[in-house]
Amino acid sequence: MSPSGRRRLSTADERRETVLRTAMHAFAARGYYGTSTTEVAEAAGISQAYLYRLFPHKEALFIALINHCGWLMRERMSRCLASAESTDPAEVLTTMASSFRGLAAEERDLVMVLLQANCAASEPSIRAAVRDCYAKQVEYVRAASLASDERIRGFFADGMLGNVLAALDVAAVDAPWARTLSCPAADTTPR
Amino acid sequence: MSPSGRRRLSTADERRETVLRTAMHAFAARGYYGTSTTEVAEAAGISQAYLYRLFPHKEALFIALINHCGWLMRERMSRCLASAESTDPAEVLTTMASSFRGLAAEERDLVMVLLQANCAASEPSIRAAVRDCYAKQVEYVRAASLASDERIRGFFADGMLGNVLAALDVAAVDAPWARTLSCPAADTTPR
DNA sequence: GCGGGGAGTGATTGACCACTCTCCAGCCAT
DNA sequence: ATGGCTGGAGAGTGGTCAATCACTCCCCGC
Repeated sequence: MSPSGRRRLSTADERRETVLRTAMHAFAARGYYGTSTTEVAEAAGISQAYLYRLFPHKEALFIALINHCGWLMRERMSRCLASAESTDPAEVLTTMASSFRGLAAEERDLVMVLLQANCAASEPSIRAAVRDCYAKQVEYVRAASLASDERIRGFFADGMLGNVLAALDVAAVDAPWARTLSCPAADTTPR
Repeated sequence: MSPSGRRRLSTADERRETVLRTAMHAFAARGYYGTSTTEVAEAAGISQAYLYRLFPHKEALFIALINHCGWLMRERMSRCLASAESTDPAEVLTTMASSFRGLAAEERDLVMVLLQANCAASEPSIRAAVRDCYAKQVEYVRAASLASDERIRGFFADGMLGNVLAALDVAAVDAPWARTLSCPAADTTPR
């Protein structure tokens, strides 16, 4: 298959990473049940059989993807936070919120996978993975912002609404309800 | 099947209603892609073949279900609102929120279907139905509460978080993050 | 009584899906 | 050079799924 012999073979771990990266797009659209392992393999440029050598079964693949997405989110937030100056809880939360909003905008697939993960939570091991993901996320936000429970809750509520609006591509809808739910400048900064 | 002969045959419309009622539970767990038409038919006590006489295809069935759920929600809210007295926007919203919270608690399947619907929104006609459902919901809340855009947005954000928490059955989790995201007494009731 | 139409089903079909078996190619240490 | 090990693919396998077809039963108007 490879032209001119010499091809740098990638190790299984490298392959697993590529798979996770490309699988995000595959699973984002139709979720855990609606996405076939063949699609995932094709997206990663490998055979379906080899996908099953990298991951024991579909469930494990999806769970690895959830963890990957959670990690990406935290990574992004910490990068954003590093360049912030204030330590006021409310302001830190606002920074994080806009960071998350940015992520949702430019990496739609990532937030879509997390939304899809919620919907596959009837599978016990997936539910466990998703809970774990939220646990890490909440504790990260709590530690970084030192905000009150109520404010943290508000932060996540906003995030969830944002995810749903992304799923429906509400940004492309020109109607009063769409404008109401979208946040033109809805900083909750209490001033 | 029927005892002692004489059985009142239900019309197709009655059947469609039963199907929608029972299909809620079927679709709630594994969503549009993960639920087979056979499961839906069994839940309704009819043959799969007849399901296809009642609805032209799976998509149409699911869309009818979305509309049904939206209608149920609005119905519930208006019933709750009828027994309220205040006309203060914030208080009306609080009433609605607790009404919704009640609905989510005692009819988990309903909110799960709406969550699942978001995740199947990559199907164009489903996306259209979900958008339409939100449009009606937002305009209903707006008209009933006369609240500001920002407050309405907050109302829906809270609802979304509630849906996700229900999907993960966070109520059964005993951990700090779970307590933070759940609203122990987060009535914003200003007393 | 009877004929047409609606309620309802069993059996089927072709596509697809998760997962497996078996095999091949290149690399490296001996 | 060679034997073992890891990366990788072809070709299934049994099962399931959405959708269809051909068929029966029963009611109601005539």
